[in-house]
Amino acid sequence: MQVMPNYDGMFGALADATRRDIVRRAIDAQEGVAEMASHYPMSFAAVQKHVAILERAGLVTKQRIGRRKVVCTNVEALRVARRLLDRYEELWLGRIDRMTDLLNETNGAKETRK
Amino acid sequence: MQVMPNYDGMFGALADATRRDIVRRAIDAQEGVAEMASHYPMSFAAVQKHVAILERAGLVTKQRIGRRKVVCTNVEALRVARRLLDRYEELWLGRIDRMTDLLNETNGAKETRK
DNA sequence: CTGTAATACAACCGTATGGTTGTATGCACG
DNA sequence: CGTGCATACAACCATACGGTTGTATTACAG
Repeated sequence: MQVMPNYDGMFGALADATRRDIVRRAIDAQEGVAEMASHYPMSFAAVQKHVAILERAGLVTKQRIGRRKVVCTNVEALRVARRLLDRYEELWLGRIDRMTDLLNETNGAKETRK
Repeated sequence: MQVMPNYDGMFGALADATRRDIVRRAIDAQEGVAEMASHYPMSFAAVQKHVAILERAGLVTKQRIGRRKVVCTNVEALRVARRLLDRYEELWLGRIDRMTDLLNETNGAKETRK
């Protein structure tokens, strides 16, 4: 059985501009928490909390390098979130199909194939 | 100039299981707020507030039908959110490319094409 | 035009969130 | 092995969130 992703945590973590920016930065920058913090108009501790929230949500990981801890975004987690939205869009497409089917039926449908 | 989507609102709205379920249901069900509410173990007013949050985020719209107001999810808004995650994944792919480029360079690269 | 079903809104409560400052830990470097 | 940088954590504050109940608005049905 598959484990349910923590969607609440993921989307909640993404619901803040600073955290989205951290995710974006951590995709390719190799920055420690302090370097990250220097980009934002708030205290070091505040940024640290944001990183912690992203970490709990599984969107980033921290990796010790020297005396720093480098923040790395976890692309797989991003994909998990994206796939949920994909599924909603698929449901939407399915809805269209069902509407079409209904039209065909009430239309004296020849065939309902595919 | 293009308008910045309200990502805070969108992801915040998606950060709750009840609201995600409302979004899912409203994709193809034609339910009023009261019918929606009947699916969840909470008061009508609570569900109404969830719908309002989704509405403010642009993820659903309400449409009067008779004396009810039917909840409809706005797939375009879902796509907007999904595309942001897509862009993050693209950045990630770009990162891979840049790493490869770097390898090629330090490798005595013949050419760095495409 | 009145009654009532469906929706909206306001006030309230407990808890979580986003920020602050201050203090404690961990680890590299001299 | 001690000094100091980078990180972590605790306490605190204001405000937002998720839920409740109660009251007001709306508009179809009779």
